[in-house]
Amino acid sequence: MEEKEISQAVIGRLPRYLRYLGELKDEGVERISSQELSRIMNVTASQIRQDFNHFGGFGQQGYGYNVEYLYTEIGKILGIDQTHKLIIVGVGHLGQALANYMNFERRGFLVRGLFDQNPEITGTMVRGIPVRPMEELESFIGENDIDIGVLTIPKEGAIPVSKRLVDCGIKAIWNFAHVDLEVPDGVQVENVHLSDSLMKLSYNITRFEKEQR
Amino acid sequence: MEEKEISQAVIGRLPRYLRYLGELKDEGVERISSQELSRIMNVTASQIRQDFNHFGGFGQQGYGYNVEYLYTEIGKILGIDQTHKLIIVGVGHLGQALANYMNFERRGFLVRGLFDQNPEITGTMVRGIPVRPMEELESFIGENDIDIGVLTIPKEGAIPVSKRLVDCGIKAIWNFAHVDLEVPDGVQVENVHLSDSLMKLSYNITRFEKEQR
DNA sequence: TTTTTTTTGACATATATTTAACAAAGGGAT
DNA sequence: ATCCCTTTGTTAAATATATGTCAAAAAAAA
Repeated sequence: MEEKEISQAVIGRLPRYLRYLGELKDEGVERISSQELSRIMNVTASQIRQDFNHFGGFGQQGYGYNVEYLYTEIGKILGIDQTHKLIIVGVGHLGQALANYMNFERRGFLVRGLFDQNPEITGTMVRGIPVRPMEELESFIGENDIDIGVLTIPKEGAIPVSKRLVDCGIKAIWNFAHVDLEVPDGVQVENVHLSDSLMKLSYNITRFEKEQR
Repeated sequence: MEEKEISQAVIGRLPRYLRYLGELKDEGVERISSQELSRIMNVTASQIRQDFNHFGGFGQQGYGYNVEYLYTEIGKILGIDQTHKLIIVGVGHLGQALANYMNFERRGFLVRGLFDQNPEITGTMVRGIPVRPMEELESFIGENDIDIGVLTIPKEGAIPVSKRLVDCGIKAIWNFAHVDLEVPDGVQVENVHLSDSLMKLSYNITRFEKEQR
């Protein structure tokens, strides 16, 4: 079905489609046209049709798209029809926030292990999951078939830990540390650089104020 | 100096430039050419020159760019030469994580107030800042000249709270709730949709595995 | 000094992304 | 059944973004 390379621009929009389709589904809406969805989501109908068409004909002329079917298919494309096992490295506030965020579990992202360097934290429990010392990282990943490593540690430790994760054969790293990781091809990295995001906000505040003057 | 509209694509790259320039500055590097920076940052030299040039000639032919000057100027463009006062609405794990993240303070983002609905949390302190009840939101913003509201509450409450923030004349909202906010023109919104980010990661894992086969 | 080398800024080209337009498919009404 | 209306999938055009090239400016070397 899907053959040609899909641009990251399109992929980046899929989760938002999924969210709106999920809401429509919950409201009991059976079908929707690109035009109506475009009105709800504030994007062009043309873009919606083009995006959906990358993955094969989900729609039907004169009818529109079946909400449930479309929801399922986009979920499959995003790979959330399968479960992903993850560990969180760095059980500070952010690590704990993520460990406690149940919505990930609903999407099939299962928190299987927590790791921290600090001996005062190791041994404690977070949402029923014990915090393990860093020494156990390699053995735990090997024994528990972990796909994703979540890095919520300060930037200083991020690169060495990412190397350890890569050496264990981890498939992906969700990186909250404020550095760029270097990983071999085939290991996926998704960065969440919160301060970058905040600076963009700051830029837009300043820009708007300048425009006013 | 800066007149024409700068694309968000360029703006999105500025924080990363700032990060690398800051590191170079700390290492005592005085000047750098687009070519060398391109090697370090893994982008084309052409893009770097084009980006920097949007904001006026920072560089000098035959010499390159002065690291310190460039760092300062990009900081100014991003508006981090000024301080921003912010409040965090929703003192769950994520709200606390952000409240405790000192690096924002170093960039001039000052956490001035914390708010929560839950009476068990209000009255407690987080990093020396008292958690206030939601009823005090309007008066606090008015009296403390708050620029940015950080929304770290579940999606259900996000839209009504965003309306209250907008009515108080807030300039910007940093939105961690998993909904799209509707705000009037002139109020800046920056979304951090963590589950979207995780789904992109999931897509790339799946895509790579399909490619291998 | 003069020459050579480096390196920017600008422009031209290539690529990517978004939007517009429309024929053809199919639903729904008569 | 037939016609009309809706709506897709697709192709074309427009826009945006990224890359390549090079003259000219300035530094460094001779």
